[in-house]
Amino acid sequence: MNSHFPQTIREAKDFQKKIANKVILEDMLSEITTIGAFDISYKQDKAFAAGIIIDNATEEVLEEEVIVSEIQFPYIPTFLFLREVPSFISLLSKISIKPDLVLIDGHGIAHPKNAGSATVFGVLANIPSIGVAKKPLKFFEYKSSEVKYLKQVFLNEKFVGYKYQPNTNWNPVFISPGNLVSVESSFTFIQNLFKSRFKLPAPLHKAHNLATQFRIEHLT
DNA sequence: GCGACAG
DNA sequence: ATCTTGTCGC
Repeated sequence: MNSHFPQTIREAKDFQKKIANKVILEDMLSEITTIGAFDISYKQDKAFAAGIIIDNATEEVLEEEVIVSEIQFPYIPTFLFLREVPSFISLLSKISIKPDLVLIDGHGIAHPKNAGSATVFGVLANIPSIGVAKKPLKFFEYKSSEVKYLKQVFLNEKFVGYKYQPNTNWNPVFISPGNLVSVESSFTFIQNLFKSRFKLPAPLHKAHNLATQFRIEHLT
């Protein structure tokens, strides 16, 4: 972690602004061989973070890491990154494989300051990232696309991501670039990772399960 | 006091 | 996110 991660909301606002200015919404990856996914489960004052690396072709799990830490910030809407990103950075450093793309449970640029968790992480780690969230932020506006189950998400007149509902049995998910990925690719790169049996892309689903399992075992 | 927005 | 029983449905 670098030396000036924000410690107050005031600092966080300024930090998000700087992060947003560093985002690159262009595809900088030639081929997606490995995909990483990170998620966190909470219990009282502890955060149980899990990271997983998956082979994009075989879906094989190549590496797993977990890390427990003290919660440093309460959950405040639009400032989720304060709670989660430090753990993600730590996980990435513990993992030996550098993934081509990282999936984060939360928003990327689909955020009032264009700096959600996936974006802050992607910029700090300088790695391609995509945010996938289960709920929208209230500021979103939507425009239908040519595909029924896909709507474009707009924020301040800007196209920032997608609302995706492939299956009417599941609630929609909200996809947006974190960093080093175009808005269009934030969807196309991960479309094949949505399995009918899971609500989230398979790697994120696994990371979520790993974090939950880690939390439960830690309590024992 | 009002209003409410990822995890 | 977590706290939580039974119940509906594939």
